[in-house]
Amino acid sequence: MSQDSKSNDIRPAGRPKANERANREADLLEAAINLIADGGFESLNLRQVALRADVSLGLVRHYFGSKAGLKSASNKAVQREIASIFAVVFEVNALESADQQVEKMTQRLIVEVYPKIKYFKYLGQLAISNDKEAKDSFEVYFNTVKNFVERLDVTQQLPDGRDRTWAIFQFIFLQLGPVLIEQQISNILGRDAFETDIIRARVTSMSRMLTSGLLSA
Amino acid sequence: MSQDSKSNDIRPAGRPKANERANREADLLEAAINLIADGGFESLNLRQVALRADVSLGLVRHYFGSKAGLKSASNKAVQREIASIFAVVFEVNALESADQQVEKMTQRLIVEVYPKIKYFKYLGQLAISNDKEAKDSFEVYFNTVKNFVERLDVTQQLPDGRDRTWAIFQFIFLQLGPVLIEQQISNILGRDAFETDIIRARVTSMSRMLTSGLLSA
DNA sequence: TCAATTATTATACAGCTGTATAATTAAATC
DNA sequence: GATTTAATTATACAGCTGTATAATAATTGA
Repeated sequence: MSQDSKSNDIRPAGRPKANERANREADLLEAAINLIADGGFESLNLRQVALRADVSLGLVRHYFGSKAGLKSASNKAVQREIASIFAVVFEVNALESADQQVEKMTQRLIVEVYPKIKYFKYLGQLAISNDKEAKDSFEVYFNTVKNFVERLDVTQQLPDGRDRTWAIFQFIFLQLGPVLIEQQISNILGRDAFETDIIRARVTSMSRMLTSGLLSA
Repeated sequence: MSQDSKSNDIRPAGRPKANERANREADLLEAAINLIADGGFESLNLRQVALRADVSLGLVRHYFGSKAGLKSASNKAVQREIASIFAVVFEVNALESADQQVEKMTQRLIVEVYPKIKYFKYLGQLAISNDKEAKDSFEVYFNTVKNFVERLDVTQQLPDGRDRTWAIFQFIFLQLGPVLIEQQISNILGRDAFETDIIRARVTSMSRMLTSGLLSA
């Protein structure tokens, strides 16, 4: 009946006994990250977070002080996750051609990123958000991609005269677009946009796009 | 002092005299479209809309019935605008090569679309929104792009074996990405992302991306 | 052992937001 | 010219949301 295995019995007020203790702070953080990843920052609702974490509203204040505090903590947690994912995905082997590097990068994307898709969705929400923290997080992301493109560059594969900054942004559009308009993609395909074979087709297509464009063979 | 030329003197209740009549319905609609384009649907606030249109809150109900009614009317107005823009931008001349068509299309984008950038921002908000109307609007947009790609196809320029659906989506990512993460782009460039020369650089870069990829020369 | 601290729920509250209704004034209609 | 209708502001209200405070129960530590 109930979709989750959450207990419906109300917990009494007061510190729980040692043997039935849980990490409610972590539960709250995870709930917040999931809700933000799916619904964005605007629609984040503390009562919903508490419900999803199966704790009372008051604990949000206890552990995070305020809504802003919870968002901050979520941002930091996600930034750590993203950094560790990209450390793997954007690894560059200077001996290979840019085409090969891109090919490898996209393969790693499929393997490494999509089990952790929620962090990518969250990154998308950061990208379309306007506050200071979102700006800082996005800058970190931008610089990571920039670094990747520049290291490709060292292999002398990127044509001169191409606008580097826009190349980086286009890469970002292709990465974040799918997580941002996930719902519409699923509607049009008639299937969940993040099923493995669909991701595979998309990332393969992206790789070709990067190496040879939409039109050329 | 006041950024707009809006009168600060309060209007009295009651129907205005014929000589001082205005189209308040249109004012409300325009205010709503602007606010949605900049802030999305989630943060749409009827009192803000009324303030921006320089009318009282009650008029929203009078003309549009409810918040949903106002959104609906905005959606319809924007869909009409977008359709008329795309009728021009996606015109195809079957005698030219796909490369040439894309080149022309991007030139038209610069000229036709960016004076009407707000409708594009609104389209972006529709794309990341989840309700039924947004879904329908996005489908219309998707089919317009699809139609363009298919007509390019008739000129026999698109390589076989390339996944058509993802090609369409990638085109969409490149079009909507910039309006969705406008703020971050402006932050990183240190300038407004929609100044003419910046748009020109971006669209040029997009055109090259479409015709020959990010890496090849 | 008993006071302080920690983990937890419960309740209260004030501000914002969409909606509903009333009041006001001018035009339109008959 | 009287009544209805249209355009407009004003006021009221209920529900939601973040925040604040109080209450409760267990652990920790002096």
